[in-house]
Amino acid sequence: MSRGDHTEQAILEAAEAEFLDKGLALAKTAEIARAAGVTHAMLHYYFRTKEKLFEKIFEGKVQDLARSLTATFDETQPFLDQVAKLAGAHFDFIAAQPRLPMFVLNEIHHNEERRKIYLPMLVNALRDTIRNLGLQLEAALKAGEVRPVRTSDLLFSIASLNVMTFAGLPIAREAFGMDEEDVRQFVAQRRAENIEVILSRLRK
Amino acid sequence: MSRGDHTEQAILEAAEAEFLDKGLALAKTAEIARAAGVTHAMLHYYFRTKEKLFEKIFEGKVQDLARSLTATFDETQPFLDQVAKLAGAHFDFIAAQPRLPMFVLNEIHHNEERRKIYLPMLVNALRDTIRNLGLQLEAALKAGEVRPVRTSDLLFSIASLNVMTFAGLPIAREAFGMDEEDVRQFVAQRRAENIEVILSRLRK
DNA sequence: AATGAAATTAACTTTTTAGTTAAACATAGA
DNA sequence: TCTATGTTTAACTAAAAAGTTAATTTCATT
Repeated sequence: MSRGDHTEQAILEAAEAEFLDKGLALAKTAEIARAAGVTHAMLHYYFRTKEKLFEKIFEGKVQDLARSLTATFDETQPFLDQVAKLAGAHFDFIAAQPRLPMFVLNEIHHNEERRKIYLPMLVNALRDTIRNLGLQLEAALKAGEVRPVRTSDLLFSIASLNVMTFAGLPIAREAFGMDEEDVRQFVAQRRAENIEVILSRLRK
Repeated sequence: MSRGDHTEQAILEAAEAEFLDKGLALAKTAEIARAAGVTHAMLHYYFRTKEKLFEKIFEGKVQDLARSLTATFDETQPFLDQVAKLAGAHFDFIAAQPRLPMFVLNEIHHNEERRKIYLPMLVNALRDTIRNLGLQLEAALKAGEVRPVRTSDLLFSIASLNVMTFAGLPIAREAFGMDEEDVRQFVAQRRAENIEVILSRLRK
């Protein structure tokens, strides 16, 4: 491990924070370097350009987002429990990276080339989950356990509720003067509510 | 009406489209001017700075968003019908300006001063609606028409489902190769589904 | 200790974009 | 028609941020 590894790592970490918070356009290489404790020439030494550094971060984030949309199922459990677990797991995933979905959505929207490269990843992850969830749903339907609903709608609703919980959180926090504890409570409350909303839609 | 009015209007319209699509940071004054069919010096002649032009647009958009969160109630109707109407109206509002919520959310997030100025508008609109919706909900609860739920959660879920329907639409469109008709169908489908999700949560 | 590659710095250049200015033009009203 | 005012243009400047370079330092290896 050469001494430069530490610098490179520091830049990557500072860049991740800066890009996730501000996006590519508003992030400044000088500010990333400052946060990493190095001169901004180092950033170019290790990553050549702001765009190349961004891609390094962004690729990982797209994979994270794709993973958040990937679910595994335990077919021995009741379907509603499976869905509750899926929705809860997705919520926790986003909770751990609250800015992730909007960040990826925004950057992909603002750059056609990135769309071409990274959309397929997300679409593939999505397709897998829809297929698997669809199989379980079909079985539950035949067993008369749930009301009919499109699989894609079910998944879309879960994602919508969970993502939006965090998309506006920093703003809600300021708007209502919430402290750390308020936020924790709000998030816990929304987690339970989102799951309840989804289960209500399925219950007969 | 002086001849400059047309120029000013053309710039405003081009700016609105550009800002909503790209955000303040990525929007270029030269590109706005080009789209408006004038030189970019004209933009500064009429609006002084990019920021001042942006504020002109942004203020209106925040008001639009606040209005989208404002609901009136017809107390003679069954509560579930009122909620369905509210959710549907909100959906249609966002459908007419699909980029509006994310645009305002993003810009407010990236600028502290704007947060200070514009958040109270949104918070006020929200408070009014929560209060009114809360009164109706309480009555419906006493009448045994619905299951208990926090008013703020109910409203938050409606907004989440409706906003996310459009936040990812341009991307979903490209990802799944949807044409105009596919999009129309998807939107109509989501409108019905979002309302059904909300009503399911309320029904006993 | 000498060497050389990797790492770091400070100062520089380039590029992009916002913003300015002075001169030309248009037009309504005296 | 003359003039004053508002409008438009082309060419400019200013500022900010990305990116480069050459000189210097560090440090592992011989």
